[in-house]
Amino acid sequence: MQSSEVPEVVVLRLPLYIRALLQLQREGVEVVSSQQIGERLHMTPAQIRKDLSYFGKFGKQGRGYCLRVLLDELRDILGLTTDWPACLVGVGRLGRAIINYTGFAPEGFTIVAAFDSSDDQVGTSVGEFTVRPMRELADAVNNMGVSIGIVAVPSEQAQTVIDQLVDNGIKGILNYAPIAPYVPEGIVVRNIDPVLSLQSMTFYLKDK
Amino acid sequence: MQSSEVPEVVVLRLPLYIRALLQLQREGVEVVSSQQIGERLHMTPAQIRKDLSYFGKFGKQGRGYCLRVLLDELRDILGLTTDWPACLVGVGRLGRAIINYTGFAPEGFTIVAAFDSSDDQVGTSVGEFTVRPMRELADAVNNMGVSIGIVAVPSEQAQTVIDQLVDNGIKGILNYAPIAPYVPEGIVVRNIDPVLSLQSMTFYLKDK
DNA sequence: CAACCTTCGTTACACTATTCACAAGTGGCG
DNA sequence: CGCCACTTGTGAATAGTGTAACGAAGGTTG
Repeated sequence: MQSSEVPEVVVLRLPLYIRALLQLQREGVEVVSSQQIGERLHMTPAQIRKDLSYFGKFGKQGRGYCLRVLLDELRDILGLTTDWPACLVGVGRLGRAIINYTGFAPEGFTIVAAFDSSDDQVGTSVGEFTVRPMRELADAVNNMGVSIGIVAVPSEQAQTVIDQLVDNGIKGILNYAPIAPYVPEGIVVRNIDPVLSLQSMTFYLKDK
Repeated sequence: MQSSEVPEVVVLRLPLYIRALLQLQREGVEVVSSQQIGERLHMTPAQIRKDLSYFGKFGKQGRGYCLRVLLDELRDILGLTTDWPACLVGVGRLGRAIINYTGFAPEGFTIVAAFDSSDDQVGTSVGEFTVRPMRELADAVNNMGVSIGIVAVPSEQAQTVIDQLVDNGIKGILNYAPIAPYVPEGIVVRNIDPVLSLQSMTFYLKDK
């Protein structure tokens, strides 16, 4: 169960399994096979079984997995049994859209504070938040239990902001800026970059 | 230069190289080595050279790459020398944010029409667009040269909408809905799913 | 112009990931 | 109770990716 022994690709797929299980659960399924999960996600059953085997044995031969148990196990493995308060940096157009996005909270990711590096924004109201200056970051980390930072600043400022987040004890960064950020060992970064997705898509669309 | 011979991972990295080159170009660099590109992106020079070798020989030994030439070549490989009009489906909160997002247009991805499957939305104004009904999709594809669809509808409707897009001749889909869509062979899908990113991140953040 | 430093393109290798295939176990049914 | 249909977990086979190493060539310098 050492993180270092589990390939990252496997960890990246676990949330997909949770998704599929939730969907099946809503349909009233109680016992589920790797085959069924695979169909939902367009993956081979073997891959799902192999992935799960990194963490233990959750199924019964001849039968499958008890959906509720597997779901709980996966949530436990991923650390999704508790909420994860997060802070947002950057309250421009994108930042505001992120604050208003209703998809995070139901999954336990709640934005609890909004920061901005520009003095113009500090003190203004965005949704239910009063925008705070970067120097108050430590407060969010120490007093609000924040360990995730969401970065929605222009690309020129992104690396600086990320450095500040890391210096203040943030451990995970969801980065919306179109850069390849540098972070020290032990900090987890996930980039959201729809433009990159489109730019690689066109390779397959051209000459058609 | 057969698409099928180039691994997809390689194609996914090409836009990163373009990014790095643009950044270096703004700094006045004219000749660039795989080493320099690698530093920007935190990748090994060997990987960059290997990736490029799938498409040809663009560099000079002992010297590096002429930045401008390499940039043009990469854009050409990815099909980024022309604009890619796209249509949006779903003008809820997320869809509106996407319409207002200023990051697409400078890269040649312009939203030229907005659709919605709900009758309530059809006919309303969103930004500069009048929301159109799904049945007019074919018009966008045939008369506006649209081959990319951006999906921003609730997850329950996403698969249906994607099917409709495909039926009407859309070849590439940027999907913001939290599902694993099914599409026929030859259709390219890219999923944007920040929740998945967060859910895999917490695996590394728990017990710290 | 020779020695030297640089960097590409490519081949060989090490590593990672996926799929296959099967023994072992489960439950149902005649 | 024995047989059959099913499905897990896993070791072995296959496929795919990334890195290292090196020959070949460009450019610079004394």
